Amino acid sequence: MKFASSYEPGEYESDIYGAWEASGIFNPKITTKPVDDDGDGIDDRLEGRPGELSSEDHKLGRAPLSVSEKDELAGRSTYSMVMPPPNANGNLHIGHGLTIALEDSLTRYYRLKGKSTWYIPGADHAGFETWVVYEKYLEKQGHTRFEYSRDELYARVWDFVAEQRGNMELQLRALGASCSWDDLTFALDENVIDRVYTTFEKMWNDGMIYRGEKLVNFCPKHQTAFADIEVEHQDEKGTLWDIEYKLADELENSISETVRDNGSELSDEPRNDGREEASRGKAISSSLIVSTTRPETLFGDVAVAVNPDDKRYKSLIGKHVKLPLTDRTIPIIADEHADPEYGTGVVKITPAHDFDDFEVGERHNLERIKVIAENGTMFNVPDKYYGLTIAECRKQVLKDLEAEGLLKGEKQIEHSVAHCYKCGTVLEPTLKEQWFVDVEKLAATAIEHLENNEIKFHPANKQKVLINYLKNLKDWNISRQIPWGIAIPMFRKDDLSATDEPDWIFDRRTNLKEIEKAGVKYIRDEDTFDTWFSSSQWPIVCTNWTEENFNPYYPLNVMETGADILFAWVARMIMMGLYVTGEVPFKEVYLHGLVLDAHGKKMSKSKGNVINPMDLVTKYGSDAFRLGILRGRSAGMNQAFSENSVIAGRNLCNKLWNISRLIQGIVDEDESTENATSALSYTTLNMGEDWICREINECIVQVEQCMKNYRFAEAIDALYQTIWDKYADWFLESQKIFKNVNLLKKTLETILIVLHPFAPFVTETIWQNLSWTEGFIATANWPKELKYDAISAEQFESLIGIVLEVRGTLQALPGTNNSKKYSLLYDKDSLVEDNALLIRTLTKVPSINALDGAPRGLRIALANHELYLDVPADVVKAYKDSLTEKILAVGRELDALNARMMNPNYVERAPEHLVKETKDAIKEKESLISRLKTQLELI
RNA sequence: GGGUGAUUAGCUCAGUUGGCUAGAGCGUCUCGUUUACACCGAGAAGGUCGGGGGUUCGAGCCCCUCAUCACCCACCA
Repeated sequence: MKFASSYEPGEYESDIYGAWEASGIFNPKITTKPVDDDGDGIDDRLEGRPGELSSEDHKLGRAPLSVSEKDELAGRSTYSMVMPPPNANGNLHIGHGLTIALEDSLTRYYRLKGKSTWYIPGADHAGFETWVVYEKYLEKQGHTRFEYSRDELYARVWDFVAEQRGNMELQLRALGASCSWDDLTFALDENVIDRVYTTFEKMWNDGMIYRGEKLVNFCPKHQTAFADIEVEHQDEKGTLWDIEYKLADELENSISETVRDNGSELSDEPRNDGREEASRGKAISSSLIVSTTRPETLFGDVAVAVNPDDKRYKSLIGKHVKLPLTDRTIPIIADEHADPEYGTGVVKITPAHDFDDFEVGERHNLERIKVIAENGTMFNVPDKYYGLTIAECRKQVLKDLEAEGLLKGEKQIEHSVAHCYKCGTVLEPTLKEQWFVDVEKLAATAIEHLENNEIKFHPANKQKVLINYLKNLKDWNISRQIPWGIAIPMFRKDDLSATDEPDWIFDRRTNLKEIEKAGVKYIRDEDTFDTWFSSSQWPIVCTNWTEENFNPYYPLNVMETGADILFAWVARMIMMGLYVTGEVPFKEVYLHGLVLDAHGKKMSKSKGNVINPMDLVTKYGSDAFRLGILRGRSAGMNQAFSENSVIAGRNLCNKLWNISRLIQGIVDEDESTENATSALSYTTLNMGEDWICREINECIVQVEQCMKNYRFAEAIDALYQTIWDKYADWFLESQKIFKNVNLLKKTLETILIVLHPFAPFVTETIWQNLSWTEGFIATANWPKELKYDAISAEQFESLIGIVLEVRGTLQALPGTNNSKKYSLLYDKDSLVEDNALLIRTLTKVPSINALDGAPRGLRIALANHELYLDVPADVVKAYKDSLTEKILAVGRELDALNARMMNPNYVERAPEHLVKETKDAIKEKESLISRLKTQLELI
């Protein structure tokens, strides 16, 4: 006997994975290498195709293929998916655990279905994350990034990562990920960089890349800019200061009259209701009160704005005010941005340090005055303030304003502040020259394909959400000031004064600081790409997609990833996939939600509620973890996760193990059949056997449908119930009598295969332990329908009904161990007569006999079977209350059914079969109730 | 302000075009040393499906409305 009495996953898992990996079964069966038997340099699979060719296609010798045409070419025999690459030098967290459970279940399912599956693993350089870790490390060593060149830093981080690498790859194996390790793609691999440069060059030539001085979110600590999407907004308490900006001298006289009427009101209560004042339309002051949370930026003010419809200030538009603490005067302009209802309705405009103001500045062609340097100190300001930090400067400015009597009030408010998502530092909107992608066409194309339903989303509503996002997408800042990333392949002319050579040129030689082209010297841009720029091409890179050759794995069948990166990643993959290949990069998207702790709270280090998936794998096994994390989970939803569900998974694995142990035991004892041979033929010999075949078939269909619709939890539920409640509890119990060896083998194989996608280790371990199975279960054939007799299967349901009612009645009788005390009597019941042994085994009653003479004992509450428990009169008496309760319960059901039938509309309009069912049910209940009543009278 | 989702058993969740008595896991209670499994077996308790209205022969599901919670986007001078 090879099976220990309980399944200990730790003893088998790593060996099993090792065997899989060594055998190469995780690699795709169909190669991506072009087929070129005629040696003309063109993929044979693409030749001789009709259809219209674009000029580029002519050049490449290929016709554009639609998704369905490609499927046809690939014989619909491929299944491809890329793994969202975990951080190369990190550890997997619970979210990765879910990711792998989902993706690997799909991969294994389609592998069993016979597809050439290609699950491509990846490792991310995690540009910013890793950089932050490395910079901390540098700091610890007493160094800073500024001591090294970019190239030096890149090399150092490379080594640093190489040293730390490997953990996450081992963890992926521990989770059972059946990915093609030979094809592991690291985000800084040469082929990735190649593709990124090729795409970038194309975009540059297409005029989609531009360099612009724009306001970007800049982290003063990390010295880098971010994309909008990387910014974390938090609501915070802040102070709103009211500052008086005096009208410039020459204007003051002309409005002096109104000033006396309303000036005091405005200055004393600068925060009162502006709308009211606006309606009076004459609130004008000798000065304007401006509210700001950033007084230190006033040195960068270039205007104050009022709303063009704000009657209070209409006459002042075009006039000037004196900027406090300086000698400058700045204009009063009219712009929609000023909200008459907010504060005084006057807003200062600082285009170099505020996003809205930047746009106002663009509209009015205003100067951008930078007063905060990238290191977070003041410059371009009066000497007094020069070099102060933002906080120091704010203090000083407030003090000075106060001294001049210009500080008119302050108020605590709540507003949202942008933070660095890594270090929490307040981000500074900073004017910077950066590379931008003009997203207009990219987004428009993506929207077109999305609206054309070329990608199916799970959950479905995300399609709309994504389209909505793309409709409002702003240009994409792809420059980062971090050494750890792919260098932007752009070079700037050294001598800007001379010649008509372009200022910027594209060149792939980013290993060189400066290059020469046509006799002109160019200097490398020191920025690197936003991580998302390269990862947006991940499906293209990982599948080795090329312009020249047909690729049976592109588009991917599915993109599975976290719902939280729908915008950052999925949206960009779609845009770039379409731009580069002309096709959507995947046919379906499955988005998973956040894994929350057992009480539905977000996991975080500070809360101390983080669950490490590897701990659970160690404790309960990989399969238990996978089953547990998939249970009770549906697409796109943030859902709680607790160890309990993993325990349930562990229990199922152990159950399956013991099922196999029992069956192997029966096989071992059986001398009539010759062992070995997977091609089993069987004959069903009794109702239970027909029934289990039917139930297993139904389960297979359910699992297939669930997998098609990404309903993993439901698939697992179906399996759990079939294996436990049906296979073990009824079929195997009955097989303790019948022992149909070939059927036992066949059905066990079947349930093992169907469960394998979700619990790969235990199913493979069992498969390897069984005496008659061959090869790996991981590459077995998905089961075909089992043959059975439908009538016989249906009859078994009646038998189950009898057993359940007998058991229930026995337990309800006074005393313990009743099942061993009382025999069962039947009257003219062939089902019971023919299956007496089975019923006896399942109910444990000592004997089952035909009733001789008048009914006696306690009647079993079934309408269609005359069954009695042979119990003495006093015990029947003691059961009287239960019986009365039972009659009442049946009576209530009967009333409900009758009420339904009394409704003429129901009889008229409900489908016939329902009406018939109701009628039958009424008949049955009536018969049951009358018999139970007879019994009651006898007591 | 715009959007999305949620509200079903003690807890975590299923419940796909409306249709028999609303399900599961874990937990709880009772009984059980039947050699596959105590990581087990048998039985049971526990729900007016967030509130209110509507459509329908029939609503957990569809429509309206209210409430509560969560998340996303925008804005917040």
